[in-house]
Amino acid sequence: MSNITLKVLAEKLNISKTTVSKALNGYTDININTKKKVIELAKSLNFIPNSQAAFLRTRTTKVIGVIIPHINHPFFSNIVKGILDSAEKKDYMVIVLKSNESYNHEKKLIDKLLRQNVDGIFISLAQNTYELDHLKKIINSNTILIQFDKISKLIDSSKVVIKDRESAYKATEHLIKNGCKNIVHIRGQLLPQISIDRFLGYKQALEDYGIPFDPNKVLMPNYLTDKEGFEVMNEFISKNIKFDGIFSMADLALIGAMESLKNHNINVPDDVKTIGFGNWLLTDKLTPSLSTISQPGVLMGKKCFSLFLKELESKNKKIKFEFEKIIFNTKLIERESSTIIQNNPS
Amino acid sequence: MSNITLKVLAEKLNISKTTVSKALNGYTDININTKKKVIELAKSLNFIPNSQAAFLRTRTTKVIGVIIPHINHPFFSNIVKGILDSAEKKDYMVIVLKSNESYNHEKKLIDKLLRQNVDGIFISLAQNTYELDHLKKIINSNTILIQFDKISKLIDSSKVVIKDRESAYKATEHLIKNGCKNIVHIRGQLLPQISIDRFLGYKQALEDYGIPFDPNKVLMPNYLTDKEGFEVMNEFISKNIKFDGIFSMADLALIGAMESLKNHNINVPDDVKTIGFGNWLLTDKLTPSLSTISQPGVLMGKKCFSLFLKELESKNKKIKFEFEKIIFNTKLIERESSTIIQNNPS
DNA sequence: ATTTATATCGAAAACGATTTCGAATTATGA
DNA sequence: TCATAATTCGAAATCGTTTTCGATATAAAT
Repeated sequence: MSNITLKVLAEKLNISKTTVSKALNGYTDININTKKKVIELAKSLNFIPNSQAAFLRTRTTKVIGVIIPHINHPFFSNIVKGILDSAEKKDYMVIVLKSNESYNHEKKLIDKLLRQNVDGIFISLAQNTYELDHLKKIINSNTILIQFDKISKLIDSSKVVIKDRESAYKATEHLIKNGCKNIVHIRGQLLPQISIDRFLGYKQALEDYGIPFDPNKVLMPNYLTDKEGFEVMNEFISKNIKFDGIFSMADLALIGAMESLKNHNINVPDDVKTIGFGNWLLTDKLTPSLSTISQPGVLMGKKCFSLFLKELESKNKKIKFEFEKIIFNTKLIERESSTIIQNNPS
Repeated sequence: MSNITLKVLAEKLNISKTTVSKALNGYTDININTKKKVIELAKSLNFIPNSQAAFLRTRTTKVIGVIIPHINHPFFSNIVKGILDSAEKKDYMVIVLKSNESYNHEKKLIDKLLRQNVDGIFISLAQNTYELDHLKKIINSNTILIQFDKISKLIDSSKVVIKDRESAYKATEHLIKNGCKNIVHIRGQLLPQISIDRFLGYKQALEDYGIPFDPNKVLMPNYLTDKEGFEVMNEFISKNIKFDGIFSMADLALIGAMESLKNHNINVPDDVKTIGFGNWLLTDKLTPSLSTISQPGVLMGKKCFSLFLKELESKNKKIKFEFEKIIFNTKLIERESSTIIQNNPS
């Protein structure tokens, strides 16, 4: 079970491990024949170079870390897919971590990643992250930081986001144009920039179309799950406030809310039109199918990685690097849940 | 930007790095006061121990690798969630890789993980994996191998699976008991053990209930996606073979197939009853809601990790270890798509 | 006072690669 | 023939830990 190392190869070939190393790593000051012999022997003995030992000199691990609030969530799955797609092409591996939407957890995860000497950290912040020293620590340790989705404006790094405000505006406007005058908004918690921006988009649309803003119509579940959406809508309905539309900043919460509507015999889209956000898996197959805003998760993941590479390269070349903020467009997907024209089967 | 190392701490305290290391790692032959001083200084200078350097001696990375066919797939997301839940409690990190259902890719990924010196590799095989030397390589390199979901019977390791055959039997039996006599089976590709087992369960149920097996009623899409399910069902319908039930080994393929039924004005469950497998996200919210077999993904992931730990511990204690095969039960979830009693709103 | 036990520390040898810098050999040019 | 250039190699330092095995110094026991 003795491991094959450079030393072993060197002894078998009666050359130095320096030469073996060079032969294996594309150095030019090696005779073509010795190079062949080394490569051949390495293959036949199934030599696996020890990346930890290599790190000690090279200072790169070819590993990156990704922190997301949840793993079993279609949007984040797509982000991770995009990152993995790009990473594997460049021979990087990816450590995936989930914060469970907890700031405290998030902090610990970053410490772990730094101890692991990853080359970069990609992060979408937890919803209760209120303090940013842990992100500064990443930067101070000279590790590349990429923020995506739930970012902080206060930390300077490359960023990948979508047009949250405009998208929410589009969604709200869509409901208004389809006749809604009393639109409920299911929003996220107070801290994340995306819940702020989406809320602001909603508010702006109301204002632009002369609809008074009513804080009573803004619902804020603890988490954007179907269960919480259901409960928050039940509670809202019990208040007997008139409404004819719902814009939710997340599909899943909307699906829960629509369960509640169904229980109260409120028909979608006849009585209330709805639109969500995220284009969650299978929302196109529901009855009614869900209108929603789709965001290009896979592309966003890929962009994160290419920004990382770019920064890494200029770091290696010691060129000054300008952070980029990539803002992706979203698509409004009109489906049954917000449609006006209803078939009227007599 | 000079890094804080043991040496730096040692010099600042005028002691040796041996002592510093011991103080930080719970050795008992250290004076309580020097220990305190070391820990304090380490904290104040934000000392981050270099895990790569440590590995060179300890031979453990506290990193494991997980290989799954796809990342944005609810079942695998749940598996990964389970693994991450357990791993973080034991201070392990997880490198997640996807094979894209490709054997060739799978081989390369294993090489990468071995080069990374992960402590364990958890894998669900690609659907076209026909050869197993890459798994043997894991074992030979003294890395712990855990197989789950799509496993190979021929490789000796701990395994985590579900009762595939019995579950398929249950599903088929359920359709039969609800009146189906001509049941179509949407199966997976030929190699994976789970598609074999589920197919056998289907066949056995037919036999036990005196229903002749008809190979024409077995459909095999290239991949178990909704698109492929749709196409394979379109083709089947064009053959005009009578059928009144579908058992699909994957929900998503069934959802595609039901799209096709809808297009041909075939009603579910009145004309054809259907049942899937996997309890895919939101299948409970579809119309009709999908009957299916649910598998405990998160639990399976957790079990994978605990088996890994168990094996690791006996390896450290040099105790002989007996591989375990954990077989989880599934639950038949009856929903509208397979139900008999229909409301008859006159 | 001498021996023995206990507490506390450190020198030095790994671990396995990368990389610098010079040495040795051979080829080329004047 | 001698100087110079090109080719090919290797010794040794380095990266930052862990761990073994003594070495002291102090306390306890005889």
